[in-house]
Amino acid sequence: MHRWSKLFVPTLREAPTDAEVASHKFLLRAGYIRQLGAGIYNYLPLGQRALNKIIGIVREEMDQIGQEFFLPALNPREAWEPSGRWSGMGDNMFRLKDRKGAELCLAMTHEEIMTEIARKELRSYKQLPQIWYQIQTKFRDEPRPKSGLLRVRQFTMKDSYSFDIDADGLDRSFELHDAVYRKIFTRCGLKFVAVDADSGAMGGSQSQEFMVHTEAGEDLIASCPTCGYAANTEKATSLLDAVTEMAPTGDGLPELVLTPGCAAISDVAAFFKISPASDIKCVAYMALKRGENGKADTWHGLAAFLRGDHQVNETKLQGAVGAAELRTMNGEELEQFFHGPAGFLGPVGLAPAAKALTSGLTVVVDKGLEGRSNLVAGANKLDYHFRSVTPGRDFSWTLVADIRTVNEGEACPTANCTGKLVVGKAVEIGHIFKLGYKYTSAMGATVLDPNGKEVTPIMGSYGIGIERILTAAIEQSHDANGFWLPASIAPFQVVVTVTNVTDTLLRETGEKLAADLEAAGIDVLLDDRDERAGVKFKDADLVGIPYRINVGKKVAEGKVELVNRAMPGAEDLALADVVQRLKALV
RNA sequence: CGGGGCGUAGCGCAGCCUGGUAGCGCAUCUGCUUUGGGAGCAGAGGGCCGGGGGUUCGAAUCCCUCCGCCCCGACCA
Repeated sequence: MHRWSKLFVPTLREAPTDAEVASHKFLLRAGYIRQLGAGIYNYLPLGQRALNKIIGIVREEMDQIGQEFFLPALNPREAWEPSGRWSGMGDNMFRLKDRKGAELCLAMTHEEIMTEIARKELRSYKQLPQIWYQIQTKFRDEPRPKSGLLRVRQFTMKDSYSFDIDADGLDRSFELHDAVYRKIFTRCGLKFVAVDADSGAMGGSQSQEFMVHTEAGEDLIASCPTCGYAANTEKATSLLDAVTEMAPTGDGLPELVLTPGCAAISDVAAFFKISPASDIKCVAYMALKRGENGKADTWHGLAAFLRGDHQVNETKLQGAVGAAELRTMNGEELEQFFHGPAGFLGPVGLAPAAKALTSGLTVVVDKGLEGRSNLVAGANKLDYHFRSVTPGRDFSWTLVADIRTVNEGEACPTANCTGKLVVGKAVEIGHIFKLGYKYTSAMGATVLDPNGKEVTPIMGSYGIGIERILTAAIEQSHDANGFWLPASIAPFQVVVTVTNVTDTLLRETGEKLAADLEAAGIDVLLDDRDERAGVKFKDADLVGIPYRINVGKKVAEGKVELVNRAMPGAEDLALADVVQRLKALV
């Protein structure tokens, strides 16, 4: 039996000032974790028990569709070369050398290793599909670890990889994961949503994230309460209301206007007495194009034009032009591409590149500017703007694309839906992703199809952040005194608090009750410490155990108290009914 | 990597400006009392004041430098 008096549970009355978000504070205060370095944590017994419960659920469900592997965290450079990610991962990968000077890394993920196994071992379409998974520590040298266990440099991830003979097979593997993920997160007691996500520079086709709404989250998701549409704002779209204000002036050709000091959108709008929606915003970037076939990477000028009241969405922009990386232009580059200063940049007079990221300036125009006329735009000249600028007539572009970030209150993009989008913060707990042929093709994995022809298997990749399930659960359920976890992932399901262990009757009643609960298969912790009742109650409220039995004075009447941590108050319960009642609850 | 902040006992902090024997609360240990919401009294232990260098008779305090940590941003298959 687990006794609090023997457990190592170093609770803190006060949280270290470093902790900002609720889950971080409580994980420290409840003695679940201790920090070793930036983004590196020790997991203490209570934390480890909770994580093991989560891992247990994940493993049980994943075994329904796949097979578990255990792969090295220490990977030789050669394993990461064929996919191009030895260099592609850049500074995010931890790298080291062995005594002979050979280069190694700590694995951030295992696409290469799994694909290498597939390449060597899979021969025939008859062996497909395969779903291979692992629950292991992964390493990422995050530029900025933060928020306790939310963004760290070493963490536990369930990763799985599917290999299918064709796209239909991949669809099935993807659907299997979608269904299993929903089961896992439901069993972990999380309120989650599945959202469309950007498939990123990895070149996948479909991507879905599982998110938990919380202020501590780093992602923004847009959702429609009416039809259920939900997407990461990196990907989300919306319908725009027509801009109804009068065209600024006339219908003539662009007219140069002196606008002293009007560098910000708000200045320009005020100067011309227009809404920012009728001004054209310009954001200037340098975009990195990865060199193919061993060619060197190259940087190209990139101008994004959109409505003054819109924000550029760099993920979408990057996707639209196929850039590996974006950074904003410096003054010298602005002069080179625009011949004008920041604050007065505009599209008139530019010579757009014929194709994205070729020589010259790539000009991308947001869809929100389509069909507009008589707008205001910078003149690429200090203290001057043009008015009466009409896209298409007065300037051209390399391409038109959706490159803006949606805002709360805009119309839902779903056909015939009249809902308005709401935008909220969320933390990503899982991601399922159709990878395609990137790795199998780069690494030369093939199998023979029924016609004896070599074909390249198609892959999917699917992750779950184990620690993030714990942190999301805490973010979801806490108050001033502590938190409570769902019984399925709590380190213990119930704590039996003996209010006074110097009272023989109470102590023996508690012992027997805890033994009975354990015999009934309930995960019980007996608080047998020689502490005052108040101390034990405070600790019990803090550490995340969902139910508590107070063994106190009422034992004389054959009664104890049942406390449901999620609710206020306590309920008297006959001693004889405790086991049955708790079995029903957990 | 840019901006900001912090590093003094296990935790939370004061002291630094204006240099002169390192303090407070909580926690810990001992004893007595107490025992249903972080008890009371009495006593005790615990510090390379983040590291290195410099100024000074003398540095937690002033100067230089390095390191670590937190927050905002950038970044985040």
